[in-house]
Amino acid sequence: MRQTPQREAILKVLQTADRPLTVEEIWARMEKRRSGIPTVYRNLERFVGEGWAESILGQDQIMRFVLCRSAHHHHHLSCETCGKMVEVDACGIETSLAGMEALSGYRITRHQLHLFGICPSCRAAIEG
Amino acid sequence: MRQTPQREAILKVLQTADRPLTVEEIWARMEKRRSGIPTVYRNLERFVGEGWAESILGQDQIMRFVLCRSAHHHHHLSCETCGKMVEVDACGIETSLAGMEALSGYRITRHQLHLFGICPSCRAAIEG
DNA sequence: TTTGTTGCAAAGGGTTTGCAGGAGA
DNA sequence: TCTCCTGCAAACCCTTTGCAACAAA
Repeated sequence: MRQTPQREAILKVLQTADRPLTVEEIWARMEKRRSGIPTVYRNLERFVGEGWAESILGQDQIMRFVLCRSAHHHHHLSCETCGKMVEVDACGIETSLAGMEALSGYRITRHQLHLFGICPSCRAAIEG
Repeated sequence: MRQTPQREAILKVLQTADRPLTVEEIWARMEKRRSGIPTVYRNLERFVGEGWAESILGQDQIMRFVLCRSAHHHHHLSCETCGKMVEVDACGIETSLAGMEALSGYRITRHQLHLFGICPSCRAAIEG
């Protein structure tokens, strides 16, 4: 894959983000906006394909992207107030899978877990 | 809420579906297609608001709808081959939440879990 | 009769595609 | 030079909205 200023800029934006960003947000944060939106889409798709980034589709139907900071199995915990996201390592589901498989008859191959909550700084702001 | 033929038709389609359906699919299955697409959208939105139906947004960015067969906390297990969906009662996450909250500092308020696997009939077809 | 619903058409808005020009290696 | 990449514009397509006609109660 060729190194281009656009790709560098996109990766730089993702590296400094503390939450999943929409394509528009990424584009807006690129220095001098030196890229067209389609380029952002195409490169993000590429990054996801290469396993460097991850796409998250929320209930608002807008795609958001984050860098994969860890390659192993993990989940996301997002703040419902500011959107800040952290990764959670263990989800503890593994222990329940066997029971679910027995009850349903399905062979479970993968799962997606999204956790929502309120981050420490928003809690401080809300709770005073 | 008024009773209309369109609403009856939509509910009837959802009642006989064994997997989440897109708006187009619901519309196509309505008898004599006696409704406009916007009506389907509006009523599904209403049903979700009333707690009768649930919307699921998959990675293909298309909204799908299912009736809520159970009011209590549950999750969905979808077949990756045919899309057939069942509900799973216990997810076993509750036991992990305290640890996650301690590690992250977040107060976790809710979670979404989607399980994927292969249903019994697809397994039979695949495994011969 | 009153008021919520529907249908049509058009608009919205995030995402994708075609293609010619441009830049990396 | 040879590809791959980018930018522009337009197309796509799912979804929403405006509004007049209609139907449930």
